[in-house]
Amino acid sequence: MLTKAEKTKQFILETAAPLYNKKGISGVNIDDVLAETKLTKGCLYGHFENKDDLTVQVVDLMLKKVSDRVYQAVANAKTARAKVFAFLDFYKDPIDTYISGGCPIFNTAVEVDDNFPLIKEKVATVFRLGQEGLTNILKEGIENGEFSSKLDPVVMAFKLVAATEGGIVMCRTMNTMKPMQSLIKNLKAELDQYTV
Amino acid sequence: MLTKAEKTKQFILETAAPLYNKKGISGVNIDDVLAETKLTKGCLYGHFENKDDLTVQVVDLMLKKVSDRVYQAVANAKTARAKVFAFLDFYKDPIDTYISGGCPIFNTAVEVDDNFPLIKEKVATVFRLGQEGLTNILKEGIENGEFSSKLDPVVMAFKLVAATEGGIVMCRTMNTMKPMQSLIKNLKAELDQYTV
DNA sequence: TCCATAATATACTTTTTAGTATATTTGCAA
DNA sequence: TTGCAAATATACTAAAAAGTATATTATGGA
Repeated sequence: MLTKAEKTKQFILETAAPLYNKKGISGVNIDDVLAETKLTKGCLYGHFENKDDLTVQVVDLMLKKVSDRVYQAVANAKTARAKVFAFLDFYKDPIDTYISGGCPIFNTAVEVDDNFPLIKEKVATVFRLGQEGLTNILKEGIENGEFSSKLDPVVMAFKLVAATEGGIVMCRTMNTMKPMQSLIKNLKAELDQYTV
Repeated sequence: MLTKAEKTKQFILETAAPLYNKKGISGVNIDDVLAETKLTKGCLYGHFENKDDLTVQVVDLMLKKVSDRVYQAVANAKTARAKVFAFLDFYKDPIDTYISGGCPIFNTAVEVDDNFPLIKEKVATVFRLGQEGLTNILKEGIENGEFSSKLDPVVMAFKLVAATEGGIVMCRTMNTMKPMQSLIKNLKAELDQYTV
């Protein structure tokens, strides 16, 4: 069982996450977090050394939560094709996202690439693991005869993630989810060109 | 001829642009800009009302500069195919970008979608015009027989931009331009499937 | 049920950042 | 070349944000 302190800390992290996802690391300030959690400075600084500490832990949580969720959605599917489709369907609605504010992996990636080397490395690892995971699914699909060997798993994995993430941002900015749905349909059709 | 003041203002905007592109709107502060330009507060506030004013003008400049450059690169190409290829080649090297720090359109899109409605609308317009432009190029390609009518210009235009922009971010985070090159090659090959 | 300590709240200080008032310098028209 | 307005610099104030010292309240084990 979690102690009161552990529960409070978790609550702060969970409450701060969407704030960070929407406003960005540099855009969030402690008072925002206090207002949202309705806690006080004494309490917050009892659980975190300083803002950097909070930031890192919030980002860690966000990256973990989304990764887990995606992984889970993919793992539930049986065939390689179904797994890839499950991945594509994850951000079907780019406006109303799992953690509100878009994809935290991507949002973080954009913000940290020039100024937060430590966090940048974490996001890079998430990208690498994601790429590896998708690539392996595609490879397995080729091995077990679902996909043609003409499919380049590494390139396709990169393309699927890049297109999806890019599509999310564009849709959010233009305030429409339609292009995302067409994109997903298109990417599925592209994959099915390799179905044997 | 530009007056001294006009030259100074332009210089501030041009100098601040890469700063904004790297640190983001919330990450930049006036002192950063002063340090980079080696000017003083009195001077800066002589040209801009406040930070918001500076921000909006810097973002405007960045959006205009990249759009112009892309448009120019595309316009130089003769055929529809060559035009699309020119677009794809624009971010061939995602590490060393035209304005340092990645694609300012995309960087801005990610930062502003939840907190800067005014700027968000500007970026949305850039996206819409870009989509429209690419779509029209593809349509013309179909009309003049370069591409098969099986190609859906709207979806393809969205896919090309989404994949490219997503790829840029991923490559920057992972510190490698290789996947981008493979992606571009792949997208070109995909297009050429529709070449008649 | 009581008390020691953990958890949280309050009320501050410090630091950082934005913004301004005024002084100084520069460029250009008379 | 001079003098005046535009441009820039200096030195400040104001506001916002981070961080801390201390008081208060809650929790769980003796």
